[in-house]
Amino acid sequence: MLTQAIEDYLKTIYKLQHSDEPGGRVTTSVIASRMEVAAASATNMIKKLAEMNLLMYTPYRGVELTASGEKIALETIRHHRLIELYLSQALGYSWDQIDAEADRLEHAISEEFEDRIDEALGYPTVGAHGEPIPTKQGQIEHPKYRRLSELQDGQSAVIRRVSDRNPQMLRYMENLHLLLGTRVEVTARAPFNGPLQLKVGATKVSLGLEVAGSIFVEAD
Amino acid sequence: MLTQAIEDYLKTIYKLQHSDEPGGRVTTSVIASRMEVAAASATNMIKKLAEMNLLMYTPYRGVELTASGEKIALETIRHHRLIELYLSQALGYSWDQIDAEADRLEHAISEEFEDRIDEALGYPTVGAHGEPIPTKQGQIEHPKYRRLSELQDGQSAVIRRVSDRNPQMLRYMENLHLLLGTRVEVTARAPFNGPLQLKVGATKVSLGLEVAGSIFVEAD
DNA sequence: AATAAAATTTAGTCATGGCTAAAAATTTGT
DNA sequence: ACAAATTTTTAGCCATGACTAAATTTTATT
Repeated sequence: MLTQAIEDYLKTIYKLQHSDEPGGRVTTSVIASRMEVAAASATNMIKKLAEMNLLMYTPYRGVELTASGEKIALETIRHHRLIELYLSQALGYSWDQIDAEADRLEHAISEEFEDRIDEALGYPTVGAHGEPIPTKQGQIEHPKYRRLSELQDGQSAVIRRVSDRNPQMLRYMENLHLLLGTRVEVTARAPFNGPLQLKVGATKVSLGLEVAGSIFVEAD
Repeated sequence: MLTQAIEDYLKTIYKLQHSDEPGGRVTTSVIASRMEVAAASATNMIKKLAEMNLLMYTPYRGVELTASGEKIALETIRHHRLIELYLSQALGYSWDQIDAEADRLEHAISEEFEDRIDEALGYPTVGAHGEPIPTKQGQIEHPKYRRLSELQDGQSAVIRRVSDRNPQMLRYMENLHLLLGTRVEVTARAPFNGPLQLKVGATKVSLGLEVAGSIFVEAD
């Protein structure tokens, strides 16, 4: 049986495997911290998922999803991203509200529901924060965008994706009009990891590196 | 904590208390059979709900919701009926599909979601099958409709509510165009609990008593 | 290389909400 | 009114998925 907990773990592990941040291993503690559970709880679940052939588990080393585990993860992520987009497009939710709602709904909807909102949205390929939406067949693109924080002084780029990890940061970005498709230009970079000066449309914005590192852009 | 199971029991008990069918007592076995669980499971949950002051429980006798139990039941029912209506109005679901989907979604949505679909639907007071939708404050109407099966030969009436218990029956009714607001006229009643002859618009329909008893009408 | 620190697993517990089988209470039939 | 049938409760069990504390393994430090 596919419980909500199983889907949540697989989704989390998939995202950790495909995050560009660290070198590589997806360990118990990383999973536990992302899931906000104790490490022992994660170990238990990992053993269970290995038992079910949803992932390969080398004790003390880490995990790797099997094909079937990845399939379930991608279905869950597809649900999540379609729901998020539906909430923002059809029901007027703001960027910072959709993740929490989708986290609950993603486990409750049927294939029918998935298909209906997919159709209502015009078969989108990109979610509300710019994340790729896996197809029903489990295919997914991994476009390589650069972080806004990596741009050089004078460079101009278009925002293609933002991290959805922190709702408060999303609200902040929304306020600054740092939205998908928005063009930004780096007009200055302060030294010692200081803030970036940006031009967003006509307005000038000073943006800390943490936020700039959470914005992914396509440079010209 | 309000688990899904608790909400489901309270909803079921509320509906049993307010069903017009039997005389009165809401007993363990009735609850168990509606919930499709063993009687012992129902007893356990009933004891827990009594402990939480959500209902009054007299062992071997039955249960009655307290004010707080009823409040939760009505909130759950409101969620259910708003979701059902949204599924049929906004996403094109048919009558027979909405109940199962809403049964899962009703526990997953936030107040925000409730408010947004309420607004999108224009603050409806009646659900997809004609059931009253409780207000946010927990008020609910109980209009007294007659069963189509009780009408006399020659009487004409308008369909105001249908039972949503049986999806197959709902599909059947949809096919016969026995929808909310449809005017029907009883043109004959066969003896020995035989079927009714109806005129639905221009077409003649022969309808068994079981279906006719699941259709609630407002007679002229 | 040995030890200290950190990460991970094991062992054992708990709450939730099912289940079956047996016991007890209530209802029904004669 | 009393035995039989039915309903309900009790007792005990199970799976899920958390938790803490202790043991073990791995990693880092000197």
